[in-house]
Amino acid sequence: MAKAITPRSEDYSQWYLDIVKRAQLADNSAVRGCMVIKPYGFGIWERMQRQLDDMFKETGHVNAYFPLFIPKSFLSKEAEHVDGFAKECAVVTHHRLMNDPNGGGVVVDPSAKLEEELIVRPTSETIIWNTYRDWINSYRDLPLLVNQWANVVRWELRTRLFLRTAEFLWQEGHTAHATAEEAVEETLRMQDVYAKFAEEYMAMPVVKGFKTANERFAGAVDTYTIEALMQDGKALQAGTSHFLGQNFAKAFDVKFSNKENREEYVWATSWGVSTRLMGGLIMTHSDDEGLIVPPKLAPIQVVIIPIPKPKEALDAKAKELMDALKARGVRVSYDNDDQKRPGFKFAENELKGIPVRLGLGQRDLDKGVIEVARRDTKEKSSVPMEGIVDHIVNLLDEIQDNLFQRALKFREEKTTRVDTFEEFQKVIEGDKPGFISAHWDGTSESELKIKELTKATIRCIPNDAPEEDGVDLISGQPSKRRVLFAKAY
RNA sequence: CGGGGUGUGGCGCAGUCCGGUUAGCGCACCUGUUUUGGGAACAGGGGGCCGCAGGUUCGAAUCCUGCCACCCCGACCA
Repeated sequence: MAKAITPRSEDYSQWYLDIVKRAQLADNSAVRGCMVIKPYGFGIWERMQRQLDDMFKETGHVNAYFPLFIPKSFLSKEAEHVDGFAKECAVVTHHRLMNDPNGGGVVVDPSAKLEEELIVRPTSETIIWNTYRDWINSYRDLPLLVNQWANVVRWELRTRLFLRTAEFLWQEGHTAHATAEEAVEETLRMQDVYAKFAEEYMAMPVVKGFKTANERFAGAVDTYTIEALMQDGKALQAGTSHFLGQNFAKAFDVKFSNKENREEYVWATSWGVSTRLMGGLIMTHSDDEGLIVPPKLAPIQVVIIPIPKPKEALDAKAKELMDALKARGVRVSYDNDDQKRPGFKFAENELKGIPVRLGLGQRDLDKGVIEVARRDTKEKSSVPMEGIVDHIVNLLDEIQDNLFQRALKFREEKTTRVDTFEEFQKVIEGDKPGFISAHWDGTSESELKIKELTKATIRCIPNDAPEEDGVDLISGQPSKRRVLFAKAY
């Protein structure tokens, strides 16, 4: 009898950790801040990767791979960029080990010091733009639309599985364009791709917006973001897309000849999502019974559990059903391990968030039905075998949609418009924390003051924020539109 | 990186204050039997450098020093 998961109401952080561990998504490792992603967790990530990769290809991008190591000097070529990342870089200083002459095991060989130290990439703009200098000569070489799937390292002091780890997996797109307009268009296009992925595949509603100067990527002119709201009322930055202007082109001297044969600096973008999305997925849908995975990302969408005794008859029926489901593209598995009892399997499958469970026993065979249990609502029903495949295919769509609608409703309930700082504080400290839509005068001072007083930050200025006259909560200065505040992960 | 906490079979814990035979319990695991429609029952069995490294002592899971990891809170960041 395994113990239950810590309820969210009791300890949200512990609940999150319990889900990650009990659903076998990931473990801590022997290396500080680095996680082991386990097969089931990686299976979900693989499905995310596959879908995103398809979407990148559809929008004209190609994959490539750049080195893990970056010469230290590259990082300092773009002033803001180095400011942003210098504090959290792993540095390679030597290239050889030796046996300790004093018998203390293996030690760094002091004679193998690198002339120029190497940084383990925290992101790849510098090495990529250093390469692009060689790839780009003419406007005919543009646009250059490249993505890479990679791991990066940011030496985080406080880590949480998936949400913030010292090493994480991600994709980073790096594009080069002839004009600012084209680059901005690309930045917005990829923000749309991310939003579509989040909403249609992860069933996680997001707000598309752009960042204030304080929250902007180091080296970007503008950072666009998709922001999601987690069940505890904290916001999660789920993906970013940056318009880099000519900052990196100038730093790395990447120029092209335009149609008039005049040299110009190239315009750039970069965009990325990471294994952090796994954290968002967990905290958007899961409940006190365990993980809930939307059908489109579930490695296993349907599990069939036999209620044993006349084993052969059940096996045959299950096999038939599996074949029929597979033929319709459903990912189905048959859990016929007779060492475990059905009740145990029910609980395990709920823990892992498998969207649909089918229970098949002699009683069902006799009546020509099967028990269908959906993970999202925990409803169970007895459904005729006839037409069962259509029923399940439709049910998977329904679950996908229900998860999104449920999360959307939650976000709407937790989004509050306020017009005074007193209201703001009441919401952020009350029982309904979440997004707060409020006026802001556009100054860093007001933004930082709110952060200091409430810990909430401006998550984004929504792309579609309508023009509306108002006044800043802190300064009383005029404001033209509302922005979204929240406490954030 | 600062404050607090925790490290004992795979997992969860007791034992540590006050040092003293073979380090204990629940779950999991192995064997067998009976079971099987919401985490099975009984019987028998295996498994431990007590986080790591030093030190004190006749004797250390227990006391001392250093280190490592994880969790919570804070500052910083995706």
